[in-house]
Amino acid sequence: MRTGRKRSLGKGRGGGEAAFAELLKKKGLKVTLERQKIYEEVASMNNHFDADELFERFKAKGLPISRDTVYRNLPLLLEAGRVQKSAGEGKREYFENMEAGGHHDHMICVHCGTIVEFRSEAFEALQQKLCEKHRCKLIYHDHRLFVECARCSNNVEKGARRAVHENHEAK
Amino acid sequence: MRTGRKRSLGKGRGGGEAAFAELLKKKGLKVTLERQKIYEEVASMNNHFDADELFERFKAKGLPISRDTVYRNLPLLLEAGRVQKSAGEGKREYFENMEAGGHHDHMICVHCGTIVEFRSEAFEALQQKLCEKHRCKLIYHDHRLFVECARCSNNVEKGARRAVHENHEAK
DNA sequence: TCTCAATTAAGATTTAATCCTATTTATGAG
DNA sequence: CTCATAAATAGGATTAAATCTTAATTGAGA
Repeated sequence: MRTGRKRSLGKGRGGGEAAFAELLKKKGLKVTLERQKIYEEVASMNNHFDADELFERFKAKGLPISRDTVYRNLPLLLEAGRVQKSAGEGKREYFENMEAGGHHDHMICVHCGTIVEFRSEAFEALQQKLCEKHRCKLIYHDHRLFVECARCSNNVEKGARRAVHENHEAK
Repeated sequence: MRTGRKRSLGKGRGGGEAAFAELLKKKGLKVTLERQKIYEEVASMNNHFDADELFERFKAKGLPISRDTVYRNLPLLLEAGRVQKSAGEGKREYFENMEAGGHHDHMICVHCGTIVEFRSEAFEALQQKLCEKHRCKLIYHDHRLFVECARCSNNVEKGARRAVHENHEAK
């Protein structure tokens, strides 16, 4: 790398940076400039994204961060609680910034593919409790409710024939 | 097909068969012998499985059911509540028979890949409530807690270095 | 200062899942 | 029972996500 930017991980005021720096330290991993950039880019994301999108962003910015590096490091961000897995359209793994809009889960209509985000403290609390009971530490979770939304429910009742899971085919 | 086996869907005493038959009818889909066989095979499964495994089973039995057919029809079983998505080792989609051992969800250790099944009425009830609130009908869900299990937690504390998400690479 | 973890480029590989074409089968409505 | 057509088949091609390979370079951190 050629930029002379100073290191910032571990000095940040937000909890996120510290958590990531701690994780790297605990694992004996190096704080590379690439990891910092990935961290920063993710922190600036407001929408769902996938690994490839992230890679493309760096490319667009002229930052020489390879696809491999993005793929290699995203799991670290998951583990640090910096991102969560998320619902998306294709078969890719989707992620989202935990700090933008806070944590939430998803309801997906199996017919039309509509995605509704929801947030439930009750679920969060239950999960924590369950993990404690099993003496595990919750890192992140993936919770998706596949539903038939009210609109589609109507259509099906009316006898409308539609392709099976047409959303699965949609790009 | 050459077997002259009589149709059985829709006449079964269990709730599962009826639900599947109803779904097919509602969608205007035919009750084919292949769909029956897939239904039956899934009903006999006690462990997690993926689409390809199911296909291999038919091949082993000498039933000429193609991979495509399995892939095409599994979503119907999901929709009918006959199977649920499940946690597995690779990146495949895993399923499991809802009636064998009842419904459950999973905790997966991000380090060693250990999978622990759990069952929680509280989660089930909350999900139902949430769906009602959104006027949706819950078809199935996918709920996975990614954790650091007690054993791995110890190892990490002790400073042991391990590959990042080594389970992701394991076959 | 120096070692080695981590990165890069660029292309190859793997593998899940889906699609294609032409043909055959058999469901379910009439 | 007849028949149109939905759904299946084989089996090979394709797509696309994710990972790996190799050889060379870089730079974090002791």
